[in-house]
Amino acid sequence: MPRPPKARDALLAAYRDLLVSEGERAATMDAVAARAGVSKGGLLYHFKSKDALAEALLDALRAAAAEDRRRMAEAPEGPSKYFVRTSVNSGTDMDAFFVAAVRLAQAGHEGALAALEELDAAWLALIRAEIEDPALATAVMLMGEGLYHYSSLAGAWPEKSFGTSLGELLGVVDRLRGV
Amino acid sequence: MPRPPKARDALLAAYRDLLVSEGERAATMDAVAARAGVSKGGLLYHFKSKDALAEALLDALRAAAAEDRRRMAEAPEGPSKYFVRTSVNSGTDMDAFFVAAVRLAQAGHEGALAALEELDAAWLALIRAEIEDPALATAVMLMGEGLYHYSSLAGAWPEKSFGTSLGELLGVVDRLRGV
DNA sequence: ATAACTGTACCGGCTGGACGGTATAGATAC
DNA sequence: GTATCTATACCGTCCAGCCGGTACAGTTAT
Repeated sequence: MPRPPKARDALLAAYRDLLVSEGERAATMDAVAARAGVSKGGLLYHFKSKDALAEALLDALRAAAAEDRRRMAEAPEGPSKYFVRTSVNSGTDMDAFFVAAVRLAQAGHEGALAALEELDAAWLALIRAEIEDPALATAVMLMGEGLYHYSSLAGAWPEKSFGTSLGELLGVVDRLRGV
Repeated sequence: MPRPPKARDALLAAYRDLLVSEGERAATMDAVAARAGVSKGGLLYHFKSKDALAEALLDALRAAAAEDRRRMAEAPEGPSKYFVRTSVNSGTDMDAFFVAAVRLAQAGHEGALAALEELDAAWLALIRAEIEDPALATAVMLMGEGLYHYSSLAGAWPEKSFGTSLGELLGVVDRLRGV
């Protein structure tokens, strides 16, 4: 048996992290290989083009998101609070892959746009299962999106500049559910 | 009197529109000049570097945002509903400049990040003037950010995929105000 | 008045470097 | 004996920034 490929995962993670922390422009082939500690030849061995790298990243996002949806559906606090709570960038794989895909989408990558729309539709469906009123469900969804937007820009939830803790925001979700 | 520079405005608008519709990567000096119908040399005459172009764009954003805040503070419907209503990309100068700045921030431009944080703080302050509860105010703010996030990706508010109209969302804001 | 000069607005070609991708020769683990 | 890499050289393209030049409006000296 040939030895298992460990460079592939390292390359994907390096690409993802570069997208998140430095932006699409800085995520060059050379930079990805260097960050992963892999030679450029090694990169091209696993991913024949830069777009192949992007496609693999979107596949990983879809897999991580499917896993996350299972947890969301079974969360004791309910899907809505789970969604809002995990919308602040908490450092999970999902978070990083999601933000990376946003970077790609903003750079004009059509596949990334489609993948993100898929994800949003699935999330909204889970929230609707708990909150029947469509407008309220959408409002909760948008709160989560806003949090993602924020932490994808600043790197974290800037609690101090808002003066509102995540816990208090979850309280708002409760109030919305009860309205 | 020297003849007035008309290329400068055209260049800024071209840069902004390219950032919004094609992404940061596509907004090259050549592309900006071509879109504005100006030569490369003409561009460099008005903006000595690409970063100077970005700085000018952020200045224009701040100006447009200050103007928008005046309207927001005086809106008969109240600042909160005004904010949410105008968070869907409606094609104003503010919207375009804002989305352009988001693109820059996501590409790692520090000045853009600072400008956006400034804007958000000012918006939140206006919302707080109407909605005293900090958590509720933040929730409204995040709804608006989520909408911006959405329309900056997809280009418009995807009402059909959400199944919720903007009017219904404004209804949620009313309910939040009354809670 | 008009020639000479000045500053602003703009043109378009060029260069050096970075980037995506190719190619190839070999090393290492299983 | 092959899948998984390393190392390095190379090519064509694209891009940011630079530079010499043009056009023209207004100013100054004569």
